[in-house]
Amino acid sequence: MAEHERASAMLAVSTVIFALRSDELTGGRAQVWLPLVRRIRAPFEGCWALPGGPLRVDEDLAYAAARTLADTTGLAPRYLEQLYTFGDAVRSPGDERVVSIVYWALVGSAEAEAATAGENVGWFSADDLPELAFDHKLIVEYALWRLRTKMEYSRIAHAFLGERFTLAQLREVHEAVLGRPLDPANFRRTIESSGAVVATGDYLTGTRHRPPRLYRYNDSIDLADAGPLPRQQPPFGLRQNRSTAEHRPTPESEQS
Amino acid sequence: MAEHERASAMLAVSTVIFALRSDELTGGRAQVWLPLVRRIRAPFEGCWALPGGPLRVDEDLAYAAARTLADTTGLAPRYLEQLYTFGDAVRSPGDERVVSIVYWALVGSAEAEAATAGENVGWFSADDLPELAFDHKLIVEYALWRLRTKMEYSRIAHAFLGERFTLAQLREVHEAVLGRPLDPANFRRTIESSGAVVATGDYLTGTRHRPPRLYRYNDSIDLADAGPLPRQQPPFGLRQNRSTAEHRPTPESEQS
DNA sequence: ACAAAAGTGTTACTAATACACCCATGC
DNA sequence: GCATGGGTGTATTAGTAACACTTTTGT
Repeated sequence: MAEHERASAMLAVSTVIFALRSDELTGGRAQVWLPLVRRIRAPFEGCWALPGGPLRVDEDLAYAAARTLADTTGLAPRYLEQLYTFGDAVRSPGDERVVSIVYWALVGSAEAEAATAGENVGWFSADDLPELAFDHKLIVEYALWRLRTKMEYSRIAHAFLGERFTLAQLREVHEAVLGRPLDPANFRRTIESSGAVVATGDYLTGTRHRPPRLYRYNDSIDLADAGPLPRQQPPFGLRQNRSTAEHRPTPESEQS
Repeated sequence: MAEHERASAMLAVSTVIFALRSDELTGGRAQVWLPLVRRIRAPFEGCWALPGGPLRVDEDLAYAAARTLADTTGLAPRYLEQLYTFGDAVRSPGDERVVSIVYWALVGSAEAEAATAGENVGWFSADDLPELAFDHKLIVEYALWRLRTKMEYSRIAHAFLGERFTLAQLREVHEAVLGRPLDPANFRRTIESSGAVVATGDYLTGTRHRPPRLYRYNDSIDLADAGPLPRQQPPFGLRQNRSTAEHRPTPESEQS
């Protein structure tokens, strides 16, 4: 519209990155974790904050979010969706005005556990966050709400898993995100009747009980309904996953 | 973060404004209508487009959306919510990059029908839109999807109505938005059991049938859940409604 | 009395839940 | 055999949809 009108605010893109961890720390139970970066400049110097940075010219918003994610974790997102744009005039006290377009992303558990926790990057449990800079605490809570809400009516859980998985693993993802146990029998029926997964015919052996079926996702069904918005595939182009292993490197083995 | 880094894109705020109309044109049936403005500059000169404009410094995003709404219709929003931020690098062919933060809003039917349709402003049925500039067609469809989706699990319908209303009027709103008839009996039960409305004890007379109860909304229940985001009241400060009458000025009258 | 919409009652169907119970493997 | 989780069956419940029916006004 205008020829060279001065911009009214700085434009930044931040990303809330979710992964699942089942460390010894978490007592074997899977939990939602997320990476934060330590600020090395004022304001909020030394505080933890969401990964992000200024939007570059000629860079799509989703691409900027994925780049941020890659810089922080060395990973590519399995799922990426815009969350909200925060742009109140007085977000940062006394500082230049910044409008933040925030995305949220899911990364695979296998990759996440092998991911580098580079300099000034720390992983935290979503239930036990440190003090966060700016309004990032609110943003993370909103992202968590969206994750939990969307998990109930959508099919984003598989973003945490490998190509093949058991229903118990899928259920574990749901339980970790929702924070409550689910009935295995009803969960099975719900998932199977939704058509979201198909049995591969193979079984996972090496457990000390009956071998569970291995499933894979039904590609013909969309991950999540974003309404009439064009399906934005996460921009995988910029960096490939470090670990190409699609599922946990455990002593477990597969056979038909 | 940066001292005086050049901004990477222009920042604009647009608003999709919804109102309900039951003209002679629509055959007595209420329909969703929205105002558009005709572009007077290239690109897309002469085309219809969403109301909007550049974000001003020291102006909150929601305030900018409400200001846009007031400039276009002379009204204040009854409901206002952020929709999405469109910022692909190549939205406008050959032009300067523009990142659009889009809001969607509801205005009361009574006010909307009395609203000024100022110069270069036109109202259109949501089901019969003209050619739109940029990617605004997609944006409107997304906003419509959100309106319809949210109507089913939230309580935004009353934004179209006055302070007091009959259940038939409320049902008419739902039917207009969803585009399909609803069973009056079941609708009544659903709404009443949700606790969203309370009977005033008064009845609407002047109809040629049994006088229906007048209800009002239960203020103790939130309009719509916007997640853990702080409830953003629509910024009413900038301009007041023209018509202070809260419901349609028809020959109908109220009495207890 | 009749039309028309308000409002009530009833039934059928579907989806969610709780939980009992059998199955197949490792030890 | 026994423990363990995989997997199946089933009864109960809650919510939704369809529709018959009664009520109260204006004409």
